[in-house]
Amino acid sequence: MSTGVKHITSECNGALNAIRDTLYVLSGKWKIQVIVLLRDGPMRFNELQRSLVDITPKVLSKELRELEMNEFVERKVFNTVPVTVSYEITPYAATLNPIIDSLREWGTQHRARIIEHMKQDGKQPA
Amino acid sequence: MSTGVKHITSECNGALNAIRDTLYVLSGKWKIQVIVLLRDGPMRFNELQRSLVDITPKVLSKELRELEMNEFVERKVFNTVPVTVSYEITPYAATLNPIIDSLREWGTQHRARIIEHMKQDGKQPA
DNA sequence: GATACTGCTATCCTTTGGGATAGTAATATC
DNA sequence: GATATTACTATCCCAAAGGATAGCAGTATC
Repeated sequence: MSTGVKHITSECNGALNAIRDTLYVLSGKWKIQVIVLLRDGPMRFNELQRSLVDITPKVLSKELRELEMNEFVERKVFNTVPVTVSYEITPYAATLNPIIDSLREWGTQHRARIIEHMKQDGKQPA
Repeated sequence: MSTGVKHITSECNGALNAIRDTLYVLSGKWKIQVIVLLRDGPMRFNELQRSLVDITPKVLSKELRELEMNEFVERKVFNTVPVTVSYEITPYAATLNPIIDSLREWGTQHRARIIEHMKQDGKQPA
């Protein structure tokens, strides 16, 4: 108790660990974006690739595999010719909705706030 | 309308953009952790460094500068000897609480779920 | 005069994320 | 037989994130 670290209680550390866990499974530039897209319905590989404009197949493939491992996405192969593969979100992915919604809401108000700031700066030149 | 991209409406794109904005300002391994720590009260530089066990001063310094730029953290210098510097969160940082709370809650239930899965796997060996 | 404390900065190096390009199997179409 | 399609994989490469180590200014203490 002599280190100056006073309020790092177990409660605070538990929160930090839980947050780290969440950020770990959602890591990377694309996972949340894929989930948001799939919330509107299943999509095929090339469809996802076209929607996520700058993603390369290698990266998309890796993200989808990781999403599958975490039970956020289910991969379904159809025996058509040529083969088609469909990706859809699982019910478990819906548990991420509070996170996704809070991220979206905050981003929306943050952008509005920045635009407001810019307007005011414009009105008051040096 | 001939690309197979059907449900990428403006609403979906707006959501993606807002989410990208949020992830951008919270990017990196440490920013959310710093904010969580500071929610319990102001801390000094070395105090933060000791709490975030593996952070180096260079990285902590960079994170704090970026948090300051986004008005999440206020830096206060005290003319003591040797000089002390205190970091505290701003009211604007409190707007991140829904995000932080949803991340914490999800991480908590996810960990519980994984432990539950491991128990069940243990009960049913091949 | 050596050491310790604060709050950093500077330099170097490694790891990771992720982009670019090309190629594959199987079939269908021109 | 060349080309297109789907859903990828393989290889290479680059930039950014972030870790390791050292140092600095100013004062106080031993």
